[in-house]
Amino acid sequence: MSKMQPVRGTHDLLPDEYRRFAHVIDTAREVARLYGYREMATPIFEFTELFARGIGETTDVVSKEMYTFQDRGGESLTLRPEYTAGICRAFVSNGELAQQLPLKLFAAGPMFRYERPQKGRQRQFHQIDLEVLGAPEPGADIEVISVAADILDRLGILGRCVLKLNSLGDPESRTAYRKVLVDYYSAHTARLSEDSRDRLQRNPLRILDSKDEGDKAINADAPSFSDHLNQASRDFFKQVQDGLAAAGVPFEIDPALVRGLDYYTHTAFEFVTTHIGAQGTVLGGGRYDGLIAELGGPPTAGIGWAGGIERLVMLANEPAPLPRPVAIAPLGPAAEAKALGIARTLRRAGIAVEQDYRGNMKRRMQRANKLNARAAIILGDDELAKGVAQVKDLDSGAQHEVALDKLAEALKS
RNA sequence: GCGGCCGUAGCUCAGUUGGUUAGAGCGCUAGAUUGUGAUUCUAGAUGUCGCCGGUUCAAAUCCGGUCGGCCGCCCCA
Repeated sequence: MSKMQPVRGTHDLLPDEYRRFAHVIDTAREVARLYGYREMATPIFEFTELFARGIGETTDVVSKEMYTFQDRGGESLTLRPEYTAGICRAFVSNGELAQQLPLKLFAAGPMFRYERPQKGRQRQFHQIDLEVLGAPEPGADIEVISVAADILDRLGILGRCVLKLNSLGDPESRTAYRKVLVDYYSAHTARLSEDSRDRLQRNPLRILDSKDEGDKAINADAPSFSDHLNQASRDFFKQVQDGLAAAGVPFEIDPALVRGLDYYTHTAFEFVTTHIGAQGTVLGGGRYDGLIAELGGPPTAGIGWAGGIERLVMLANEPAPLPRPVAIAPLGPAAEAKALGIARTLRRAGIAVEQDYRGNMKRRMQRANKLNARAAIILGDDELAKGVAQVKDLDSGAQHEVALDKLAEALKS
């Protein structure tokens, strides 16, 4: 670490990049607001047990990717690897929230996963997150997906994404299907890839979207989930599909879409793109009706999604340019003092004003240019005596005299 | 965790089969101007060649290790 590097898998968000980052969050926040979602935040670390119980002990996220440490009091804490568990915990911790159902929430913040870094996959990364608690109806699924589609649309990403949709069924369907699948693959275990043999133990549904050619051949004849959904699950999935069609959100059914976190039931979905390499999932989520009860809360349905901000930034259009400032260029101590007051008056009128801390005329004009100022206010002793300033339009080069008390008016817009 | 590619000024990159003071463009700084920027001209500075060690008379160049980035797998957002 001789040359001061950031920790592996972390990076600094410098001002130019941060603007694009904030643009994604601001856009998401605004769209969420239109749908009636309220923003909140939870701590970035929680008791380790929360994630172990909520996400599932055998998932990759919990078993090998968490930043877990003991604090000075001996508690085992973990930097959150995702947002949903923390939000559900907050729901259980704060009884008042149970009186506000359905609870529609938006959140954004950093997440931590110990993974091999790559573009679009950092150890500290950031997500926007949307959740609805206390709504078992398919209408919530439809709404939550619509919000996501609208956010992606505003960011200029929707056209380069495909929405993939699947149903994992209710717990009854899921366990039944899981058993059928395990039986099927167990009969072919000799021909399965090593990865998939492992998956057979931990999460057999995952074998369905294996990229291994041998596995794909076996998958071709694998029993399909849709044939094993019970009537209730089937009806639910149908309603979600019909609702999305009615809302005008295009989607594709992907029977191989399985999410890696244990808590999902019924609807699972992902917006994926082929434009940013292997880390193609830009936003994904699903329904988790059993999670809150699992955490010891009152049985409460839940559905939501998370979107990777870094991945969204790579695809999003540029944020609108900032309003250009005006630069004030005083010459001499008297003018410099006077400029302080003028600058403040203009700022209070809503005009962005840049005032250099030092420098002669040339330097101040150069700075004004670098700051992309639209105009310069030139204030020397001559102007001071007359109660005026020279206002120079930096695009046209035109310059004219303006009375000091008319400056705000002259520089409006 | 597995396999592979890469690491030279602030940025994008050159750098012959190891050979003397390591280069270009952009950017940066200063001057051409006494109260006027961006354009133009001139001059200047860029740097532990990621880091540590090894081979060699000699390493940016070859070898090993390490740190970091990237690609694929795994997994996920």
